[in-house]
Amino acid sequence: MGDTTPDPSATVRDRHEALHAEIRRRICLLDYAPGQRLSEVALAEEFGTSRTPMRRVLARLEDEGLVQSLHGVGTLVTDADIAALEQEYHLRLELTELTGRLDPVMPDAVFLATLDQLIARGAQMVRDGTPRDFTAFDMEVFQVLLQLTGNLPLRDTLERLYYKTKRIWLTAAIEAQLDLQAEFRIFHHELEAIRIALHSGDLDAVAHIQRAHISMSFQRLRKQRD
Amino acid sequence: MGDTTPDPSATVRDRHEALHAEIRRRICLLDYAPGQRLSEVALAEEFGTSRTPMRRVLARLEDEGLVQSLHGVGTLVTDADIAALEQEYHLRLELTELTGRLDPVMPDAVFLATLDQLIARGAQMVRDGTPRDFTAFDMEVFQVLLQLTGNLPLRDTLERLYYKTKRIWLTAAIEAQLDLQAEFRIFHHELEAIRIALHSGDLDAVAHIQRAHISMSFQRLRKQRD
DNA sequence: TTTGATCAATTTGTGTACAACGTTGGCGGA
DNA sequence: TCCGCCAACGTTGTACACAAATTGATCAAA
Repeated sequence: MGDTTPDPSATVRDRHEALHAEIRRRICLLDYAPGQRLSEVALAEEFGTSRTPMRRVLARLEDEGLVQSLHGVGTLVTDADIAALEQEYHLRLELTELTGRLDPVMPDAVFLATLDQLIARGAQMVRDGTPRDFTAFDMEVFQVLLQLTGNLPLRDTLERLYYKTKRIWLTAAIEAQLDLQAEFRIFHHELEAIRIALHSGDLDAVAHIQRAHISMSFQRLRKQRD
Repeated sequence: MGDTTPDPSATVRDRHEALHAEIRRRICLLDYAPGQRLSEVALAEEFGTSRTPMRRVLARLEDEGLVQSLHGVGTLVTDADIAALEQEYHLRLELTELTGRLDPVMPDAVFLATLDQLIARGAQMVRDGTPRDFTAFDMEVFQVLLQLTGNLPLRDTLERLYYKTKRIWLTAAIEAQLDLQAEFRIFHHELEAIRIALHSGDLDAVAHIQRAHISMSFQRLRKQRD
């Protein structure tokens, strides 16, 4: 089978985090599309464990709103709910702006270098990247930029909102036949703008740039839908 | 034993929610003090179930940061972490302000009547309420006022933050020998102010009043600590 | 043909035995 | 007396068997 090697040295909590991150990633990349049914036993077998720890992971994903377990039916990847998506986007906007005001963390040289490398990879991706590559890249950038705030509950909340909105955005973008190539280019421009703001040490500007792009991205999606 | 009667008509999810709310309530009321060890088997027996559903509840509480399970040790009610508390308070301030801007829900007559009754009960509590009564009352008011925003993820986030900060506040307030009677009176004043703002339909004002009081409450606590 | 009930198959939820792990107290030796 | 070892105990984590619930197929009757 597609046995994922379990690391025996990892602690229980590490294994839980790894499983949670991996399945969340698959959901976000649409490997598990909205509405798809996940099998507890299949997942457990794939990761070389039993149902119990896997159920622990799925329960957490259910609390986060990414899946929904129904007795006798299965564990379903939650589907798009436009009304909920709009609320999540609005809240994400405001929280993103807050990252510039609540415990901002001034980036060090290593951080700036990491981001520069990311942006370079992004330029390449604009040319020959698939939607899946693009989303994976987007996730990576998000995780890096999240480090710019030292407020942990803010980080957690933003992370939850990000994963809950991103995959629905991708689904809707494909469905509405949004010009993904154009979206890539806009994202790359955003990163360039963020780099400039970062090098001048203006974290509030970084936050507002992100806020503006999240807002515009959602507007484009809504306009295309109508 | 202290068998809590299980409702056979309730669905699985209802039972889970009930258990979660009850244990969270006990933690917030300091029935389970920070550092205290909870027994899975004891809780399971008390609520007339087995360890499995109880572990599902405790896992959720752990994800919410209210307890921490350690293999071979026990499930401990998380203790106060002043640095984390400060971050949570700051975020709570901003999110509380947001309730006035994100999907505000104009209260109907029933809501206003409910609140008036609450305020009346609050006046009585100022005279002869124990700290435990006061906290229970505070929780009730919080849940009611939360209905003033229609933004569900905002509600959820605020709820998490509220329960995570409130119990630590109570612990610290007792420890720092804060004048709880004075705190009761101030809270009652806050409610009067909120009523006025509500009757004039100014939800943004309601949000700012709450924000101001949360901020001042934390300031008083910090000043008393030093 | 349609409709209805019934049954088998599949899935999640629960209970329980056992493994893994950390703590604590006692015991022995220096 | 003090230190270190270790064994017994209690707790959480895992695995698995079974219960509960839903779905879909199948078949008989209208």
